[in-house]
Amino acid sequence: MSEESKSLNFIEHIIEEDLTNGMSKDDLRFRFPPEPNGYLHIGHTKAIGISFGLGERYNAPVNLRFDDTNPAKEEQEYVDAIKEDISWLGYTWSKELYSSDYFQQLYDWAVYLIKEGKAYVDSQSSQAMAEQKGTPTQPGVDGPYRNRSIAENLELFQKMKNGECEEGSHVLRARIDMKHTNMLMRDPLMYRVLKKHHHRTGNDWCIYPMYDWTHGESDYLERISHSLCSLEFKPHRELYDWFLDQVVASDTIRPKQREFARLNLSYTIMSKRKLLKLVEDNIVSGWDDPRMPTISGLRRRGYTPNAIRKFVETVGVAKRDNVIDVALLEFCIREDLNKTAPRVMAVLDPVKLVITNYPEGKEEWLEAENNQEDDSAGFRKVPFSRELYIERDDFKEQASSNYFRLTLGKEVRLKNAYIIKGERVVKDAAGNITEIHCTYTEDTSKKVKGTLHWVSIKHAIKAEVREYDRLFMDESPDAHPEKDFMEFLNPESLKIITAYVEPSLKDAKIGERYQFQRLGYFNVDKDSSAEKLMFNKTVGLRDSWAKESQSVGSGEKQSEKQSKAQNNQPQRKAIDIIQQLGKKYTNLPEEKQLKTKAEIQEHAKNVSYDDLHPWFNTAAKKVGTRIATMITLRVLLEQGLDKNEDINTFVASGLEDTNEALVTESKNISRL
RNA sequence: UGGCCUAUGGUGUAAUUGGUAACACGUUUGUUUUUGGUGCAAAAGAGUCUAGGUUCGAGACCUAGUGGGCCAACCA
Repeated sequence: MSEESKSLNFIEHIIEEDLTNGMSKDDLRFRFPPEPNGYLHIGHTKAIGISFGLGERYNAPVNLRFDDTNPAKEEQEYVDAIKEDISWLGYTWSKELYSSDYFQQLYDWAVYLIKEGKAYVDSQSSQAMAEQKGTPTQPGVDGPYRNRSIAENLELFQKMKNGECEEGSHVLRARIDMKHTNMLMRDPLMYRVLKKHHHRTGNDWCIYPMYDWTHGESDYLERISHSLCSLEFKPHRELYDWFLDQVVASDTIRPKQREFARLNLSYTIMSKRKLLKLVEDNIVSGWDDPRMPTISGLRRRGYTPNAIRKFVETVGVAKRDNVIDVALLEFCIREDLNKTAPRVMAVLDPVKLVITNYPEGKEEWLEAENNQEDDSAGFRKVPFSRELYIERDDFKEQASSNYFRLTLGKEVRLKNAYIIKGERVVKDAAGNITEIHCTYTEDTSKKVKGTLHWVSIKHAIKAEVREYDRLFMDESPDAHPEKDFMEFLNPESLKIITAYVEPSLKDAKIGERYQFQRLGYFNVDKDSSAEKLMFNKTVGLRDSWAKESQSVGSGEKQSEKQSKAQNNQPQRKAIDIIQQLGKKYTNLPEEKQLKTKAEIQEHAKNVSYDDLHPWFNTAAKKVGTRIATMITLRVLLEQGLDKNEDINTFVASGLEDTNEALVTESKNISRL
């Protein structure tokens, strides 16, 4: 129900319109066409979500078609990885297809185009052709081979196919218009000679079709109704349609290309080429390094298909460039894991805590809830003893009142255990705290502000924990024409630490996700073993204390923080306040208008003519703003400002307006 | 000296031309809590880039301007 009432994006609108214009629902068919030259990343997930999502919505088939027309860059490894990623996301494709399946048909059509005089073999260097092509602002010129005879074209194309030509010696081009305003229409290449082994067709072919020639015809062969791609293909649409015009029969479904804005994520890069560089330069451990924005990286990091799908659904689909805040991705994974991840205790930065009044050698196994968000999650036992590890951050010798973790003389709760009171600290020669001594009470009913997590030293298991930070320190490392994205690499994107975890984690399986209480979500890395547990930090918990202590650290006072929060208004200029009051002026009932007018007049006393002057140009339809300006102007005039031409013009325009209030205010001034 | 696309709170998306421009994230506040998490409640923040036009009525349509993006690979 709620699904149906959800608003449609522009692609869904197009489909709905096609449906009401007579297209049958049964003719709906989509495709996802990755090139197998790299791993899928979070940006692809958007394209996947759109096409497969449409398939689910309309119960229509979605083909997985590998766009494998360039044997130089494409590999089986990538095909396998792409299939795994799509499946993992939970999508099912209708048919697994390859553009290379259509090489023969494409070839036959190309011959047909030559015979129709719509394609020709060009035998120039790529440089010569580029020169003839012109620029976006200058038309191209015809090349010397453009009017080759059909017979000669046929013969040469045959030779190209038979492997009798060297790479680079000839190409087949569509014969369209070298002066076209769209560069792509200036006799685009259809085929090039490439004597390379292809991952599927082996050495069958010496010529390979180009993207534009291949894509639309492949869509047509598969009877794709809506061919959805990202915005940079918009100029290709004209060519896509031209190629279709040559072959489409009037009684068949003609695919429609439509374009949406690709996904950009702050602090990350999406270019496959650049991601490949990170892999090749060993900046990361591989395509599935948990810092990578690849699907395999996110999977290894601990993200769930659910979270990623929710994310893609939330960012929406439109045509303007966008940068999505990583905070939204993090929100999605937290939201999912909060409901599903079992809670455990782990200490990442340990300091020893000794409970002096707890008997030496005693141990207890206390009951702990696995997940309070999930009633079916049950309970487990955690061992307690005299000597524990707690987080170094959870103790301060001297602390302000808003610190409600452990200090000397104060009580805090140990999660799932007792209440303790800090008594004294033991330090080494350098002054570092080596032990904290405390006493405990078994009365757990007391109200205390803070609760700490802990592990019993005797029972704790050592584990390697990998904490990740963003790979880049710039919000859009990609977007600086003057700077290479590698300059923004974060040298501290990976921190490997030794942590102590509760013994229940001994048999944790690869891939399992946990919440380390009060810290964040972690999953068991694929390199983990019974001898050496390894965890990846997926994402931290929200931490309002970190935020607050940071703002205190930066010298921001509590009062400053509050005043900043309060409407952001205290420091605003009088003229700005007046404009805001003006905006709402015409919507107010008369009584309130009077009140607002008085307010404006009050603020007007602090306005200079220079501040006010620009507002004389306010658009005619913004009546409220003009009224406010008029009221303010009157105050200034009454304070002794002389009238000038600009003022007279402004007042005259007010007198001519249809709004009564504005006319009244204008009259008030013209009488002065 | 071009063509095409685009412009709505900080971010991302909505809004059969008609009620006070909605939702999510983020921010702030209060509250609950054996996680400074979660939940719950609330607040702040936009007259929709600018100027004209069409219309009884424009965020939406038209024109111009401005800003941003894309287009000159034998890549996809």
